[in-house]
Amino acid sequence: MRIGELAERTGTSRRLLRYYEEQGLIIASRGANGYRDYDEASVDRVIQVRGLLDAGLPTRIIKQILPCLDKPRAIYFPDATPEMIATLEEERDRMARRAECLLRNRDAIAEYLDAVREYDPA
Amino acid sequence: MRIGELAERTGTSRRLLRYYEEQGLIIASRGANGYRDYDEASVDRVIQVRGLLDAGLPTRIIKQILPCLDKPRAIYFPDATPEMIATLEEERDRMARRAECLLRNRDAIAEYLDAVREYDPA
DNA sequence: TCGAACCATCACATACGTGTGAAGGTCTAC
DNA sequence: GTAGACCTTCACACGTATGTGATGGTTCGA
Repeated sequence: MRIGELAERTGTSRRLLRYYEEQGLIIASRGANGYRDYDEASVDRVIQVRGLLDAGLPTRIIKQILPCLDKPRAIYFPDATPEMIATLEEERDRMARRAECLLRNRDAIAEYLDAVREYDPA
Repeated sequence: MRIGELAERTGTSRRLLRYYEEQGLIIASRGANGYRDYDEASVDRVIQVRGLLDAGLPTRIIKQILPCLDKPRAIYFPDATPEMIATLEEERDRMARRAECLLRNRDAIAEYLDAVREYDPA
């Protein structure tokens, strides 16, 4: 598909799709006319990238963890250098901490809302 | 305590502490000399703010949810307008989605790391 | 009393995700 | 063949969280 369709299906501006490509987060083949051509998997990929961006990860980190996210896993493990593994472990824990923080605060909000409702059931 | 101590205890630059105050995320009383004076609770507050910022929330939103985070709850519920409640509900769900996304991807990274270790146990 | 170590405000700079628009090429339908 | 809807690259701009430095006041110990 071309960039317009991908933009519409993912709720992402064309500008950003080009930006994500520039940052190495998505790849697109090119037609003879220079137009980008995306496959179906790009839709999920873009949505995933946006989710991670929204969760506070910078493109630099997202790019590093993307190889982990391909299913079915078709990775050439020799690429996995010790530094890369260390980075991934660190990022894995960092993401867990972030999620923890979010859930903790989400619970606090929920609790607050419950209290408000109890105070004024209307 | 003064800003230097708070900065050290929270791992945050003085510049950012002043910025957070400017954004209404923390409050500080002032001494006769104009110096900011923070209480003990500021330490936790700053750490919480940083966690939320790191999780992708903008200061604007953090400011809105802060009243939910005070324990013990000492809130004047009449302040809770319907719009504010709607905002909080939205943000609560948004945070849950973010956390979900993070955990899903964290699991993918963990799975990848397990696979790498299995491939090369050394 | 002097110097170091704080503090204050203010201004400018940077990185990053994102918007917007210009200038121009390509495709399709009439 | 022309109009409109796509696409391309490029450049400039913005908001937000941050860094850095200038300039000057306060506190405190030698």
